Amino acid sequence: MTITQLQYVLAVAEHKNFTLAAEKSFVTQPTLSMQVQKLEDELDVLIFDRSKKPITITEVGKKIVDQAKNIVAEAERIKDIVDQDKGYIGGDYTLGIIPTVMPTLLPMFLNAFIKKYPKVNLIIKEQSTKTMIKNVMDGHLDAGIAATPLEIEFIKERPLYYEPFVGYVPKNHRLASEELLSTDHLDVSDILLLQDGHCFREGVINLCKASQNLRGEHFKIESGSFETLVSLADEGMGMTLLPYLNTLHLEENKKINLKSFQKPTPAREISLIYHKSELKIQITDALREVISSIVRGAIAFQDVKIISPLGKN
Amino acid sequence: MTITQLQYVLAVAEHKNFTLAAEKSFVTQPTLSMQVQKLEDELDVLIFDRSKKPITITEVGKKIVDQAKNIVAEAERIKDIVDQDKGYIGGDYTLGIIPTVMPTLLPMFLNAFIKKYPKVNLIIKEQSTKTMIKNVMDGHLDAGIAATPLEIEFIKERPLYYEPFVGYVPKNHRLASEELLSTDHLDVSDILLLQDGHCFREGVINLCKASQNLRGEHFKIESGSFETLVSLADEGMGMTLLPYLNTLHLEENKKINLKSFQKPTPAREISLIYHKSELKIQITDALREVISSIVRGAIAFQDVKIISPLGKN
DNA sequence: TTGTAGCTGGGTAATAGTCATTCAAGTATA
DNA sequence: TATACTTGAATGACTATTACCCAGCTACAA
Repeated sequence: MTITQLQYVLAVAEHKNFTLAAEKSFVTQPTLSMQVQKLEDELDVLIFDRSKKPITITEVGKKIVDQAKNIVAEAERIKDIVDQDKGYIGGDYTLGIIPTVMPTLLPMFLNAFIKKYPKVNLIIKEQSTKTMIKNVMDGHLDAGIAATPLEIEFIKERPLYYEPFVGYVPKNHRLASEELLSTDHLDVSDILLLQDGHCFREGVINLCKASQNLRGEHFKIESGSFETLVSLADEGMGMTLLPYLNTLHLEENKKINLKSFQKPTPAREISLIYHKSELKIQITDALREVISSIVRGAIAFQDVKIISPLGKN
Repeated sequence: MTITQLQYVLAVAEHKNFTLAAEKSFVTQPTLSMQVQKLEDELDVLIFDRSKKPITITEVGKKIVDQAKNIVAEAERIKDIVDQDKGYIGGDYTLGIIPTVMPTLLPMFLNAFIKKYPKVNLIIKEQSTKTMIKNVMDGHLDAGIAATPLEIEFIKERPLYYEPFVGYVPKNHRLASEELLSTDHLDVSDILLLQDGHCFREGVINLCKASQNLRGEHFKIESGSFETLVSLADEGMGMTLLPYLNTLHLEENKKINLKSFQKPTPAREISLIYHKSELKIQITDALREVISSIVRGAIAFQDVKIISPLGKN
């Protein structure tokens, strides 16, 4: 049994296809086939059922694949140990970011990070919290930036910052005269929401639920960008809520429509999430340090109340 | 990096000697040297400092060795998974037993076990609890039978049976007239003890301590076997304590000197101990099942009070 | 000096890899 | 229903690599 064989097995398990798995492993299909077979011979079990299409994994196979994941991850860790010892921070690092954070946060820290750690090859992927969790679990992402708390087994959360919710209330709205917003004012049927799948949407809904103002779910209009929501609000379609960082880039004539909440300000917790096994932890720590230090300047810490990003499902 | 290379590194780390490590790994010394070097080259660190004699492990080396142990153990587990799936119970299994249990317990279960699981190659080693713990930790023993509770991190304890202490009180002893012994009667200066290193000795001392009858530590005579202790007692050198199973094989004319304790009977807990990683767990479970079922017939469960086997150190 | 212990060099056998081909199963076409 | 067509894994022949052995060298301590 070799680590290579285990890696091949993992590739096949992932892609359910020998040819594709071979490509991803940068070898030819016969090579990969042979090695998988050799492992199966050595253990004297069938890991894959090749008679079905697409191929399936046998019962033992599943256990073996799980264990193989362990072993391969632990083996990778050795390189980590050496890197850490040398104080070397470099190599590929894949980071997921949720859509509502991406456009505001990324420009803030990206430059500083690649300047400070030029040997790290950052690969950034925008994706939903759900996909991100899956990818962190199976190692396709080294870390992710998402709204927390998620409290998922095998995943660690390290808060980066707390981002207050800010109301965007156009002139003619019933709340336009209020000085500060209160969650009691909110009515979910009146708030323009992001599309399904965005966790900020869930956050807003949870916020409204908290004040029991949920009057049936006849949300009228939904969009994928805050820009659209603001425009719709200006058109008199209702109010909307924005994460604080998204309010910084608004045009001056729109900023006057912004309203803060009374304290404790409802806020979302944005965290770096990564697998408990702490692979590439030195890069993760470096990243956390850079982001925290930068955001510290942008958001004054105050009396906040964290709103959960989780939906009913 | 291959699993073989890691195994070689572990062998060198253990024996602090390339030649010996090579022998134990069933390869020649140059072969092993080369593979270790290759790994060092790949990781670009020195794992061993060959300039010192005996060779030492570098700082990074220690971390690498620890991680290598993980990886190799996890890799072995794969075979375990397969065996478990097939319901196959076989292969080498190394078991440690403490000296005071060995001669009585081993003959009771050995035959039954090898008959029931003929494919398991049992390798039994008599050793002190201290050595046993070390060996279970580093994988040289698959399990051990010892007096518990030990409560050691990374080691699991599964009790097999509770073995009462029985007094051996010769005719002219001050306690000879008592019907049942009480811990209050005991005086450690009057009790013949096993040599240092036996955990049963510690158990007896703890038992006496419990009744605060420790009048200074002027133990006169110490021996390595219960047989000697009994003979010495017959010679009027004092009384002694035996584990229940050791009383079964006494000659009839000596059995009349045996005295039980009042309930709750002081007893030692004998457990199967093994590493938390649960390697070869199916064999361990099989062993536990066989021993428990056999001992159940020999020792009637009663109202017992467990005496700790641990000394001051 | 001798013994101990690791490294080096040359040769061999095992094996991980390649390419080209074959085989099996499903799918479309006549 | 038979026929070709496509997809995806297995097989065979060959090559490159490498893990291994043996013999000998070197460094060092007793």
